[in-house]
Amino acid sequence: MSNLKTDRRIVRTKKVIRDALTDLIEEKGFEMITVRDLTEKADINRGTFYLHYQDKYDLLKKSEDELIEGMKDFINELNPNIIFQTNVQNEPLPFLVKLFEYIAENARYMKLILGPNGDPSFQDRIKQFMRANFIEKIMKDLKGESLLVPVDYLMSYVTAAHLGVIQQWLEGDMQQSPREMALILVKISFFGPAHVAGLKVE
Amino acid sequence: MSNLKTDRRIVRTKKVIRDALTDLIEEKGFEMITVRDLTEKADINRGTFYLHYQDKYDLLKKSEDELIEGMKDFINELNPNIIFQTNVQNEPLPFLVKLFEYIAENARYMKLILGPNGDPSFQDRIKQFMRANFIEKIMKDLKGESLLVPVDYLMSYVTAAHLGVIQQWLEGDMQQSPREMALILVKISFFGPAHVAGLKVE
DNA sequence: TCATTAATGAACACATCGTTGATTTATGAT
DNA sequence: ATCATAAATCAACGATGTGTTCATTAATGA
Repeated sequence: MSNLKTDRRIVRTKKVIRDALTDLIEEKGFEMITVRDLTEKADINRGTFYLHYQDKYDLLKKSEDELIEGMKDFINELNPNIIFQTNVQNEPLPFLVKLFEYIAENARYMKLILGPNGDPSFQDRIKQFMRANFIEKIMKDLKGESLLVPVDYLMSYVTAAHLGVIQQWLEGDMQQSPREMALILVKISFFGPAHVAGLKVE
Repeated sequence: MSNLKTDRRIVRTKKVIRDALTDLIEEKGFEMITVRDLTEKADINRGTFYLHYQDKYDLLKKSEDELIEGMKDFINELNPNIIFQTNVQNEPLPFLVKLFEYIAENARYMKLILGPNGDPSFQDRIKQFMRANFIEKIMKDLKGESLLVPVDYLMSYVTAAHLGVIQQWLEGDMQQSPREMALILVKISFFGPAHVAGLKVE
């Protein structure tokens, strides 16, 4: 045994703990979960849990870290030249399509953690991720002068709006395809909520 | 003693518990708070806590309920004829100004509960409130045909965006006035994020 | 096959919980 | 000012969860 983590027992133990975590969040919400609950559901010794995690918060943090890492990975797989094009009005941005696809792959956990009983700090991380890898790059050429509102508020507006739509999508159990969803977001952001609603005829 | 709650002791006890709650959320976050912490900080007997609340979650719920009630109250004080006008482009909507003012009045608690360590279910209630009392009334005349995207997603987009800007405002310790903030939101929602950013010249 | 390491089982001291019953204190009505 | 009532206190309870320990068993990979 030795170089680079590969003991099957460790992999298995971590997996059953993660699975138990998802089940239990669904059953009673993260706050009400005890380490006892986790190890009973996972059918492992309670001491074994502490071999891998400090406490339940450490477990949550690490599972969230993995989700964020997974998002960073798919960023690198995209062609950096065509990801951020603002003039493709009727074509959803590849970044957004990939984001929805990734969320769909982890739908059960994402729905819980981004839902009303989820973790607001994770929502924050998602917004930061969109800001750093998406919004800021689209607006990279912008100087302050052309902005009608402070840039921080514009960024907060757009990132929160995107997350809100993602949450709504998960809440409704993903009736639309990732592609459709990306298109919806592009439409609203490009034309504006009022215009999309038919309130602004100009 | 008798009809309708007025015993000074009860009022005082509830107040010191609420104050202790705010302090402790700031210190260690809601999850790490114990009933012991609360009663020690409030300098009351632990049994007294259970005379008024079932547990710490009941306490949180009830303090959130009061904030929501306060929001419903200010709705009724507004002139229903001038609250929702979509053609007042450079004039912030009275509803939004009042909302920012109300949040400012409860800034310390709001910042905590709407922040990264806050309560996502309360964020949900705020969004529902905006949706029921603001967004839906503005869009009341709309029929499905003029919409470019599903109405649920448009609503989620706008309410989440508004909340996101509120969070950003609290995070930065409210440098702008309620009036300025309302104007920022109206501008982005009316002209659209892309136009406000200077990306769409048309 | 076998040294290594993960997982188990049992026990520990400690903390918090929610409740109880007896007692003291503050309150509002008369 | 008096006094019945209700709120708050105090001390104790059994129960449950925590995080850690140590000796033992079982699985793993070389």
